[in-house]
Amino acid sequence: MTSRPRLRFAPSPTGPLHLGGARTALYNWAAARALGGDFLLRIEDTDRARSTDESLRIILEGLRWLGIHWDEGPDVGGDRGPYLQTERLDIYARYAERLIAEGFAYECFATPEEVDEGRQRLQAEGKRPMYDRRHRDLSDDERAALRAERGPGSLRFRMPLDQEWTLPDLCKGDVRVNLAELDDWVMVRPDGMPTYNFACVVDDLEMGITHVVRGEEHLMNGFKQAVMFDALGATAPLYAHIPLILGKGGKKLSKREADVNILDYRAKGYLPDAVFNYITLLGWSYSGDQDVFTRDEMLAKFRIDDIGKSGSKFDEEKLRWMNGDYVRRLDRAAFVDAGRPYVGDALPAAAFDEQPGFVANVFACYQERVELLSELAERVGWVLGEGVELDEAAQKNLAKHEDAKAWLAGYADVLEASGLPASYPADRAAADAAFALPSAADRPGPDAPPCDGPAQLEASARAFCDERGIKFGHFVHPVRAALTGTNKGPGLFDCVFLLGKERAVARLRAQA
RNA sequence: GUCCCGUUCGUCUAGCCCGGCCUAGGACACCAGGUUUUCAUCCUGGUAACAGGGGUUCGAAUCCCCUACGGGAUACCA
Repeated sequence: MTSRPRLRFAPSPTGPLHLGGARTALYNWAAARALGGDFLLRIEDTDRARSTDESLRIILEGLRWLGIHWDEGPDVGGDRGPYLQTERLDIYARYAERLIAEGFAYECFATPEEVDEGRQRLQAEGKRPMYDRRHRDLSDDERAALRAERGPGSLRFRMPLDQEWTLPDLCKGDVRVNLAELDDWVMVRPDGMPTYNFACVVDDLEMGITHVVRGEEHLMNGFKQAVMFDALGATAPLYAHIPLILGKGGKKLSKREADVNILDYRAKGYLPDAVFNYITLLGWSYSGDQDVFTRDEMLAKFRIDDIGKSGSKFDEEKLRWMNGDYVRRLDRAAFVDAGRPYVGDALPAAAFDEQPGFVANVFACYQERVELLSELAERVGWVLGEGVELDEAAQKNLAKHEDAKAWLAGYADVLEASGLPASYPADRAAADAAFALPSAADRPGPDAPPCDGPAQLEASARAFCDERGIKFGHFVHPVRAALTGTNKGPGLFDCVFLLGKERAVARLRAQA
């Protein structure tokens, strides 16, 4: 048992990668990395009717977005491929033959109706409804006759009858079941296509899988698979059947409560690291008092058997908070890069390339004000454009003091005479380089400023107020309203600075 | 119905394996203050939980049993 740890994520491409699948992949990946082993991706596409290339594409993209990388898989290859089950049919056929020859599998010719009828009879007797094993002990002659009459049957696994089996589960502990409770399950369909349990065992064996983390809906499959490993004279991997992710009501996640596709979170403005961190926490904890951690920190502590035993509910509010936290920690350049795809028309693409300093200053003012990157688009819009429309709160602030309009007119004159930098798209490179927003009182300005910065602007505004006997606290609100159209946002003089002289003066006069 | 798993603040959880350090800790949310020209950030404080019942023990969130509730499985789906 000194074999190298090998784990896998084995999605079936019948839909997008959802939250639960992403978490399963994440735990397998983390365990592989923490154990210093390999992580591979295998595609379980034996359900041909429901598998699509599009789903496969989306799943891979979702995993990549989360930063989960695999060492072997359908796209990157590897020594134990192919990694698509439909390309491994000959391997399954070989195993099927062997299992038949050794008496572990038998052909069953029962029609679906017959199987169902047997199930109902069992249920009526108060027993577990399952295949009634009617063709389990047919003689060779009987089998030949049925095959001649009905064509090829399905291949079933001959489960040991009336035998207790203990499955050591890394998450749940030892689970004990009488194998008589389990079906003689179908391994191969009449058309030759293997079913999940069979292909899974063959692949886990052939690919040298040592640990399997998967949803607890597979717990009973764990028994079926372990028994087959035993029949093959092999040791089953260590299983960890982890609880499902639930919705608010404790039921399965509904589409209302969570997005079905992990990539929808990207579209909504979440950072992959935040989503990664959050879903890791759904069933595992880093420590008693820290829930934000890096991947390296996680890998240093991650252990499969520390995954919780009870189901957890998805709470997007906490995810949002965590995303805000990650956004705030980004350095300025990373924040601009991350946010760029989300600003839409609020800032022209040219601005990013031609006046990165200006864009960085605009972004910087919002870094601690957004939780989702997608909020950027509407928040930042006021910085450019000919004018702004005042929202309700802004209109109120403007109307609060009867002298407000006079203040705006007067202040417009002050700004016009000031050393305020020009409005974008004029070249503001020197100004934006000199003053890194958001401005802070405890940060001194440059020694030889090329223009007025927020601090000078504030000083001149205060002087203007003193001169006219205006309370500064009263002055600030109508000015903000006229300039930005809202009553919230970055520091007022950061706003003035970003707006630049022409735009600031024009907006003040428009409301005066 | 049958089999299996689970149950600590509203939510995610720490503690449980190896009983006493638990007057049960942290985080989100919420409430109240503070900082601030607004908003946000940030800081301080607060509300709030061991599902219920029996044991075992000097002592139980921690061990055992029962009940209730929740979830999963019961497919030629994975």
